[in-house]
Amino acid sequence: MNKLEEPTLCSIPTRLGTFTAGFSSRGLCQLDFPRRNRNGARRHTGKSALNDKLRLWLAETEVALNESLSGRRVSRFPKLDLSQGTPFQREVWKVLQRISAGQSRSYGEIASKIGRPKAFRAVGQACGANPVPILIPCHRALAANGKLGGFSGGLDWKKRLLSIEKIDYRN
DNA sequence: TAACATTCCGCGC
DNA sequence: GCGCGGAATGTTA
Repeated sequence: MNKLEEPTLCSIPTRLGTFTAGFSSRGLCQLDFPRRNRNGARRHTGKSALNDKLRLWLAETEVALNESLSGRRVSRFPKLDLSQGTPFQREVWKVLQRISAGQSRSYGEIASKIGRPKAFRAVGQACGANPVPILIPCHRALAANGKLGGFSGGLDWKKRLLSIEKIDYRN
């Protein structure tokens, strides 16, 4: 895999806690859920220290994240940098982005949509590798029987995101 | 090569 | 119907 460009990390406060967004020179490349444990040797950059490009992306990310966390359709996405993903993963993420708020798909349906109906298991892996959760709505991917499947940010977050959008699932 | 955020089928309750 | 166990399966590091 390629050498990583160190992202610029920014805090984004929301009604569900403070998220951390990471920006490369190409766009938003990372979004982290609020952590109980403080910084952890991370550097956080204030708005004033950012160049125009990053300031715009940060503002767009803030708006998009808050829209999504309120169950609304995202009106405008920031530029995303998904260059770290494999071609397969990017295909999966593209399909995920087409699932609108309040809807869900099974891992198998997503696999079929990219022309690899038997790769349903790899789709799960790709969802777990999604660097920009919520904006790329990996929480809208459920198991075929209506159960939750997994979530890299923790199943509690998945349940919370699903209930915000009134998406049904089975325990 | 060994994980996996799966799915499907067959069984027993 | 539900919960198991087991097999098949594609992608990744």
